[in-house]
Amino acid sequence: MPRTTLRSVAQAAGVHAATASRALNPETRHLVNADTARRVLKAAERLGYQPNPIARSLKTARSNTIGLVVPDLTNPLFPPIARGIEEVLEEAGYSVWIVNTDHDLAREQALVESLRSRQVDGLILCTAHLSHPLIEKMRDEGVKMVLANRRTDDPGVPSVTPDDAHGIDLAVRHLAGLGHRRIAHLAGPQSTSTALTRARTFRHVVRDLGLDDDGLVVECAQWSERAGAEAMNALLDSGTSVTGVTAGNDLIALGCYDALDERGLSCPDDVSIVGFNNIPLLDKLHPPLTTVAIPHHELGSEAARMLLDYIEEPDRQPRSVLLPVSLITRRSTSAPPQENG
Amino acid sequence: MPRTTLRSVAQAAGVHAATASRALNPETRHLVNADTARRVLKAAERLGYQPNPIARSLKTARSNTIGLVVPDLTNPLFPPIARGIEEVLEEAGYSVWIVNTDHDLAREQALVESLRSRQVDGLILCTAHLSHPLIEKMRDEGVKMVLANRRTDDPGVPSVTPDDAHGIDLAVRHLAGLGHRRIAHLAGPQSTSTALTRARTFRHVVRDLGLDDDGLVVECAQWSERAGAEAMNALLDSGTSVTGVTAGNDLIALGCYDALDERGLSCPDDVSIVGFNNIPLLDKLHPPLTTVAIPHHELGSEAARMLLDYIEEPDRQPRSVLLPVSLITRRSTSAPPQENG
DNA sequence: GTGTTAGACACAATCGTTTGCACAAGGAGC
DNA sequence: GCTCCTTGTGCAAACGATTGTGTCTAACAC
Repeated sequence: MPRTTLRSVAQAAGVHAATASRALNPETRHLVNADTARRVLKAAERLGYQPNPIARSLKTARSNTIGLVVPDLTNPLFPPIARGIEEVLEEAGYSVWIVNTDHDLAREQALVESLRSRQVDGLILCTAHLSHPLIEKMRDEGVKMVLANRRTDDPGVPSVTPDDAHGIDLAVRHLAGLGHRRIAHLAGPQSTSTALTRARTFRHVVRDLGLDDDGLVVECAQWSERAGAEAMNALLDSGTSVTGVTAGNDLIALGCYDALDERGLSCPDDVSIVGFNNIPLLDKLHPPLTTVAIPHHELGSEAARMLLDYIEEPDRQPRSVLLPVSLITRRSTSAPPQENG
Repeated sequence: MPRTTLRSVAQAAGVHAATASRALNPETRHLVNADTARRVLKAAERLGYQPNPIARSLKTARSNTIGLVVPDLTNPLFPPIARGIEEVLEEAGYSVWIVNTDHDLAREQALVESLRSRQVDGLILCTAHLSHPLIEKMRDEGVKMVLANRRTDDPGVPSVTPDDAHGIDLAVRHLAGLGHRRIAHLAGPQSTSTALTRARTFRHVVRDLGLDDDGLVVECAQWSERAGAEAMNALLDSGTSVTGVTAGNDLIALGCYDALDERGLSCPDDVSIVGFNNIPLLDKLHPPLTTVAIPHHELGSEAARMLLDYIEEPDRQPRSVLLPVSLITRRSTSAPPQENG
């Protein structure tokens, strides 16, 4: 049973397909006689007509679809962002197509290519690296896009990110306020804006507060629990004694839990830990993780609104929006252990 | 800069577009002279030709795309399933389009409609209810689809689900083995196969083992932490004293944690709890949650393979596959407290 | 020399829309 | 009665591919 086509609706209403097309489209409806339009609408209704978006896209080079590119859906950070995006875009009549790059640049390129060839009207990318040839190329080609969560170092691409600097500032001051003087930062991959900003700010704040400062920044290879554990192990192996850790994100903080566990050390009695992002379930951990909360949902919805703005008004200046963050204090942080001797 | 089209490739190679089309498609390449084919391939390469999938879909009524419909991406159960699906389908040359219904039937219908009108070659649905008019309608229309995680009660629709019955059997026997005799089940919404199977099996096993049996099954309105807490509170309020709980899934189990916390009760000292699904992070909870592990990734990959089978061979009998589950014992379960008096 | 056949390609229709343009009918203005 | 708009429709050409059918050439058998 073939779908009913525009032509059959037109036939049923006794008009030409072109007229039916105009009658069905609110934008062009004024071009046809009100009575005729009504007849067409009726016929369409009666036959259960659904326009064929493929044919429409072929003709109009639009699709009412936007692509959402995430590095890893299993990272609990992204689903809420995706929800925020969907909420705004579906309201505006767009469908959202989610693709997963698995942190793989080649896959990203292929998936983006696939999205673009399907005429998506815009892209939201959560995969940005500071230097990102694919994004630069698309900027040059005038592709409508917004970066979410991370940015490139090119201010020419609009972005919505959490206020990473303020977040780390809060985290370090929190630890310092509890009395910690030897604090390390387990940074995420420094090729990303989030990781770089957090690490840089960490160094500044440590200096500003006059804390012990001998480069206690360790870079993790991934934003993952395993990489966090490895980095924490490396830190502990190196003999540097730290009493506080600010992790690049929550998954890295979880890796710290693992590393401490393995050595029979306790959080927060031996080491206090602060995460970043406030993914779900942290409140039920042992111990509940103190973390910097970012507004996941707004990150998505803000990015979506911004994309809509650029679609409507392509010449608008690119903006970079920082979203406010806050510290959520739980039980993974406490005063540092007393030094013996 | 318009994309290079098939016609321009043909022109560059000095042939007709039809010939170029056949040369580019491996299936039809034998219809054209080997030399000509080489020339066309060269030209396509040189011009960076990318076929336009929209035009192709319009003509062929296929899209090399499949739709994945999930009820809630923020439920950590689904992302790993999605990954399993993507892995298999991308290997087979398909793109995966993920949509989120938010448990809303109207949204589901609209999204499925949108996917179908974009000519997806098949659907994988994680949203099935036992009675599901939309799915029945699609079955009648011969839509190629596979249900994952949940099934309808209609065996005519192929599905891949965890062995829910065996899972609950393991959970109850585990508690009984520890000495529990008053065990409750906090069931998920009984309109879903997973919830119904788990609840039914619970009743059977309780009877088989000769445990105290007075209908200790409470239904939760949602598969959520909050609904789990509400159900647990209702159970505790009702005065029934239970020492063990099997939750419909892990989120519901987390709700039990909340409810116990609120009353100053301890898990496992006062009540032992078993979850279902083994979502990430359970091992780091306080206490780490004993749960029934299901093979998320295989659930996805198996469903994807099955869908590919149906696409290749539409007349194949629908199969329902059960995937093996296993109990993961952690510290949320222990021997029941001694009765006083 | 005629007829047959296979191979290689071109032609043109098609998928279901949208949209610039032509055209007819009708009313207004002179 | 003539032009000049306006309004409402139809016509046909796109969009970029795929595919059934035709045509032409060369080779071969008889």
